[in-house]
Amino acid sequence: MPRATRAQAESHRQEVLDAAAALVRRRGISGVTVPEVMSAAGLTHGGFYRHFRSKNDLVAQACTAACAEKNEERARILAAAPDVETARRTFVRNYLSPIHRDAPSQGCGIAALAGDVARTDTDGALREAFLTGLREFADQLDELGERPENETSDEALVELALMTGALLLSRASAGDELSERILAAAREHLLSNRPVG
Amino acid sequence: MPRATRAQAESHRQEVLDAAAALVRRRGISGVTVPEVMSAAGLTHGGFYRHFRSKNDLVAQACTAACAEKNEERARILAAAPDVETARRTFVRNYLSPIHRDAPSQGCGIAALAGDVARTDTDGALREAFLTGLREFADQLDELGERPENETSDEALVELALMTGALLLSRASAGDELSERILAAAREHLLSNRPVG
DNA sequence: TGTACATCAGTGAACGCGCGTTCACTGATGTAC
DNA sequence: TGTACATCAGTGAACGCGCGTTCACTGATGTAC
Repeated sequence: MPRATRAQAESHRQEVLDAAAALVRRRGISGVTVPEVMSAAGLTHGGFYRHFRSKNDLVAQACTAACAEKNEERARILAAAPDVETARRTFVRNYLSPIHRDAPSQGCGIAALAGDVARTDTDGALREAFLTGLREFADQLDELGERPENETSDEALVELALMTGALLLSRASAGDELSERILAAAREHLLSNRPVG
Repeated sequence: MPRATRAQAESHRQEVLDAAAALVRRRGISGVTVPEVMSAAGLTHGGFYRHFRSKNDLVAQACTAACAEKNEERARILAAAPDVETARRTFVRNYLSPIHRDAPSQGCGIAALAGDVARTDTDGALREAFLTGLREFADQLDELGERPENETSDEALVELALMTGALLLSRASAGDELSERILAAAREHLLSNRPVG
């Protein structure tokens, strides 16, 4: 397969990126290899560097892709719901569900990559991508809380930390009864008697 | 240095374990190597397998050690404070501080390893060690909340998720203004107007 | 307490392996005329 | 529209490297008498 069309090449790049976005969330950054993402796109590893400057470059782009995808998904929920409060409840229920817990490769990129990103250098494309995704997430939680301020509210940040923390802990304890309890406790906390908004 | 004393050997094992407990929290499981932890204890890598069955074995023991250490630290805070509420405030302030954020190698093992553990097999010694540490943490939060029930309360689980989530996100966004805001928002949420206990 | 010997903690070279990355090569694609 | 040629997407072998683990070896330690 020598010399693909420009359109084919672009399609290949997209497939590699999609595969990386999924694999990186399931296995972590160091758990994914260049040969692996290439073969997931039906290619051999040699051609990788026609599309990406390095593995780090791919990972940063994969983080951006994963966050953007979830960002659009959240926007869709908000748009489809009859009112903001219903959207909020739908979103929280989905986020803190066993389904989300058990499908990290299609799940929240912030929760999946926070640990890895925390250990990378303070500068760098990956951290920038993560930070952008984090801000988008916080801003959308703000919209769901009907909080009018321009700047992200402290309440949205608390909800963000609680949701990602609960998801991560429930994944790390999956298989044990505690996993379900963490998910349920966070869900109920966010859906019932909300603190003064 | 051939054939050390039994006491020396045990001391070496402990040094290796301590080094691993610190390194694994700072760099993650895959970011730490066997030669590295051995040289941190002043030894060469060859002798590693006289002390541990495998790297996985070491990592599981390091997780146990890290959690046990923090467990004792929390107990000390509880014992030293004049009352439970003061202990709670001290603990929350320490946990959600820039100091804790910037020193993961000496920090909470649950927050540091949650992402890695979430990606390991459901059975296995590491998950068991993590789960034990998680239960201890939750139980101590229960004590700090003056909740009399035998079983871990849902409220303690919510606090657990919020604290670990906030710490992790603040680490992943360190260097950005958002990092401080996440820490402060979670801290204030936990220290002011607590939900009905 | 002293002697003879087995044990085993630590050494350092070596193993097979898979990683990220490079490179010469292929031949259809894209472009210039 | 056709022709000539440069471009470059993808291949597959190869690179240096560091990993986890093994192993023959050393010689002081620990033990049996």
